Amino acid sequence: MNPPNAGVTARERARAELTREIKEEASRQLAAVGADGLSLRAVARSLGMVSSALYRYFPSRDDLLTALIIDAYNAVGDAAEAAIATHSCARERWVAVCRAVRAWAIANPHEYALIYGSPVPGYRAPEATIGPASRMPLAFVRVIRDGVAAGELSVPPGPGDPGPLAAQATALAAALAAAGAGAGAPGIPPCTLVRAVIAWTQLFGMISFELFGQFVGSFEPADDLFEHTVAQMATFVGLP
Amino acid sequence: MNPPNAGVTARERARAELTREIKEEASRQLAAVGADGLSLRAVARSLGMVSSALYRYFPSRDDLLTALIIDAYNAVGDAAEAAIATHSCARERWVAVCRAVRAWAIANPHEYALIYGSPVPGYRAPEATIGPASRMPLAFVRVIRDGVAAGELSVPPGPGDPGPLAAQATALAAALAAAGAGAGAPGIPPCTLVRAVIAWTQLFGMISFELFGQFVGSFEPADDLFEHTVAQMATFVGLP
DNA sequence: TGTACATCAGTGAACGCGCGTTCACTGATGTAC
DNA sequence: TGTACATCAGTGAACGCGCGTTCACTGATGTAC
Repeated sequence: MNPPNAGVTARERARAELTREIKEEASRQLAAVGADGLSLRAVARSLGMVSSALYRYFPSRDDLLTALIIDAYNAVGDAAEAAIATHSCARERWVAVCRAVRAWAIANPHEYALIYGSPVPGYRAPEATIGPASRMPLAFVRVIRDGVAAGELSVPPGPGDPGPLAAQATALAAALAAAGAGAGAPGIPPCTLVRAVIAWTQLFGMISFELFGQFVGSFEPADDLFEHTVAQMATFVGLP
Repeated sequence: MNPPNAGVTARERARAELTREIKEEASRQLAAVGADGLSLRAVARSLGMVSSALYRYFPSRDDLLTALIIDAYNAVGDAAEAAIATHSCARERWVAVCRAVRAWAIANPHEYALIYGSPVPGYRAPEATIGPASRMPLAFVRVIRDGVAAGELSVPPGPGDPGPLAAQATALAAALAAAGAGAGAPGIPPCTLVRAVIAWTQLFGMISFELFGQFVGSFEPADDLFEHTVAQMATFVGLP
């Protein structure tokens, strides 16, 4: 009878465990001093290790940062995907994903800043971040695609785009497809797709303003503004 | 006959000149290494001075940073206000302000990141930044206020907000006024005001995504998407 | 099952570096009589 | 106009600090026979 971890040595278990603990502690440091202040030595100190020991787990500071970035993208991707699962109606799904992203951002402001704030100077994100980074936007695409397939969206949305705007939208959707980034977009009318992109950037504009302090002294707390905005944008996208 | 600088000593002129040069050089450093990497010593070095000399001009590193932040807010405020002056029609003004803000952001990405990106950890913005920071949003408010006064906006915008949304908007506008941040907003119908806020956050969401690299591999260059979005949002706000 | 060897985790000292800030100082610029 | 004093700009050395990374090492864990 095989134990659950058959074939996994104590060393491997310890290694996985410590890797997790290092990232956890690094994440805590992130919250205290930001990405730029994140220091291998400080992380090691908190873990009761000597700084050079961390090099057994991450070959450099940048690699640790990359691991945190990937984890953050995956966390927001998880949140978005989980939100979809809670509803079947397209509009409810859209709203749920928006709320889930904001809730994650508020709960993890420094992880949010790490991936959606100003880039860390001197740090170049490796290829490995692309996949995790696209999970959240793809969740939105999926909501729209399924909604279109189920006939739940009004297309073109709302009052309908006049000629010039519709032509622009078609060109933009074509450019997106040409860039190979339109995965899952086929089936979505260009006007709808582009409006979804606009609403998507709007969401992050609002969350960033809220988290980065641009609403201090005006819309604070921003809950009501957020709810209203999500409703407006859902309608804007064509969700009934 | 008074020379232009009557009463201004050579010392005062030299001081003003050097203060300007220090900020200029600091701004260059900002572009190279980001706000966190900004170092008094490096600035002094580039200016051929000894680091301690800078303390005659800025009492600490944070004060230099504050000066840069204020300059950045004023620069974007200048750009927005100048854009208004180029048109008289409300919609054209709105579009012009959006374009001006984006153009400034693209030309000064690190100043943009400094004021609209993730906050610098450990740095607390002093009161003196509030005034300059509000110039740009007030420019948008002015465009809307003048447009409403001239009867150029359709109110409620577009299809008109259904009851619940209109009620939410009224409450939000009231909250804004109660916070004392609604300067210049009187005269603007709540639905319009709130839609303008949404469009405003949308603008910054899109600019941030463009500058911070979220569009890499999809909408790049983002010019067409930007133009389309500005047009959509102008209509959303109720500009004809 | 027991032993010999290889692999790996963690240590502690050291490297070279740049930082913000303080301080006593020199010499130039401004001011009052 | 000239002199005596006050103000200010810039110097250079020093303080104490924390950082990322390397390296030779000890001791524990795993593997092959």
